[in-house]
Amino acid sequence: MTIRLYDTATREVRDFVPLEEGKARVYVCGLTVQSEPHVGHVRSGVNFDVLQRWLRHRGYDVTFIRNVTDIDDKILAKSAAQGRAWFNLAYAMQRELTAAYAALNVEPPTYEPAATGHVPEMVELIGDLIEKGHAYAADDGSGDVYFDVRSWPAYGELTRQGVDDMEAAEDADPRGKRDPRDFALWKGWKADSEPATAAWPSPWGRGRPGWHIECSAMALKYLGSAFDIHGGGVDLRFPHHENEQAQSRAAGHPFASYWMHNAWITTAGEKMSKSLGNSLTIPAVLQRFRGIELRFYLVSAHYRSHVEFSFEALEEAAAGFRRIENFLHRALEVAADGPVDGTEREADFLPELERRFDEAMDDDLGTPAAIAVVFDAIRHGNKLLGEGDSVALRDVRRQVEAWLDVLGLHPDDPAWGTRGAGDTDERLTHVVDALVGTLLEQRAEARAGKDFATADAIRDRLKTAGVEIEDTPAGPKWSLA
RNA sequence: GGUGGGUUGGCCGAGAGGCGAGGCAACGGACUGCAAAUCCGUGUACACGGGUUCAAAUCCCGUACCCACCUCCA
Repeated sequence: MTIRLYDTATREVRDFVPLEEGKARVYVCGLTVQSEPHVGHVRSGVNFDVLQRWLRHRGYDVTFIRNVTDIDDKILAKSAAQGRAWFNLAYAMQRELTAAYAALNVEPPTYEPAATGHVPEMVELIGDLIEKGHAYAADDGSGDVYFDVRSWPAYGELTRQGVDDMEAAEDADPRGKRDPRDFALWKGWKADSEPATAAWPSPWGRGRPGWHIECSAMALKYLGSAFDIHGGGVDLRFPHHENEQAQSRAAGHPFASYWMHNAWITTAGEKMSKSLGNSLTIPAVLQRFRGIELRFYLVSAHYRSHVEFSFEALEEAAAGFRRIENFLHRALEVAADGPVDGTEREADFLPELERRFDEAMDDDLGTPAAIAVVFDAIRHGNKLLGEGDSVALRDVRRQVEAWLDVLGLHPDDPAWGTRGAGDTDERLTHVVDALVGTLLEQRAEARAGKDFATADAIRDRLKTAGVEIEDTPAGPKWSLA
């Protein structure tokens, strides 16, 4: 079985053949840490986390690098506007981002390099490009260095665009460029408007890196001259990825074999970055939904499909996810690990479901189809539940748990954490359990005497208090509404 | 102007020539004192107009609308 992935460069789903057998080297463009992360930002994190997990599941030794861009025009502009140091803003936002990823159970990458920590590598790479005749220092005294687009005939290959067909940016400052499409590798320090802390020494004078060069430098450093997969959001295809590829290849590196791009999340038909200030930041969404529910919502859609975000859709997804959790809880109660005292029947439908799940995931990470398989298994499992403990039920439960694990959606994954509740929470549960237990005894007496009015009144009162009662074959159960 | 993508039932969201993915909601049935949960069942969905084919949501041509990128962007 091979994993097949959609490669943006060739615009087709291709068998994944790593450069080195059994290893997968992946680079994903992380974020520019300039504002609080919103739902759109973390989609990329979640999507590529699924890729990472699936590759591992399939036995690959994965090296996964996801960078952080911690210096750029926007960071400088925003920090100046907020009256704080740029490095303070970047660091604060990076911490927010890390918290957001953690809240969504996005596994940390192998390493998370920051642009500011790799200036020497970038300077070296720019030097190579100048030497090879693909870059030049502007002669306007700005200290800028540009990539010479005309010197690289393959320019535009990733996004299939001809240089001459490109619209030159109207707002771009031509400065010392030979061609308006040339892009900055190095930006000279503007001593009058930029902080001295945002400038590093280089052969072309003090300055800071251009946006694209950092990813080339860091990918080459940690993954090598050639590596397997390069990922990011669709918007990065051009110019960012096109430029990354051009400058890396022009410097003599084969660079990435596969390019993967996740689609957008919009709200009200608009890109999130444009539309909303703060209602869709991760902390804001997490006040209304659990991280696991948000992750389920994101994973339910294919990574290359556009998603129109709405809280209604998120609520629906959460309702669906609770069906999964319900099954797991009940299955664990009925069929905990240990000797089976029920039937020894095997779950004969499982192999077929397993096959379908693997096939779905192998086919360009088909998470929607994979989740459909999980629901199919749960329907079977629920039927088994009605029959009590059995080998089959345990098999289904374990399989569902394994699937959820690989999707990063296992409710019991310690990564979801108790978020500070801990002890107090547990003690409160005991208290409530005892109090509710007393009322349930009264209700049981009333029911035994066919006094349903009293029984229902007790249930209603509990419900008003936020406790829901459910009668099961094993007796009444309570849960928080 | 160039490049890429989209339009699927009440809603979300898969699929990519034949067999109704899945979820949410709704309705009917089973179970229940009633609920809840669960199971069983219920839907003539593929933007529009042509065409190809024994067969089209899927392929081709055209039309409409939407979105993204073209040097700030997940």
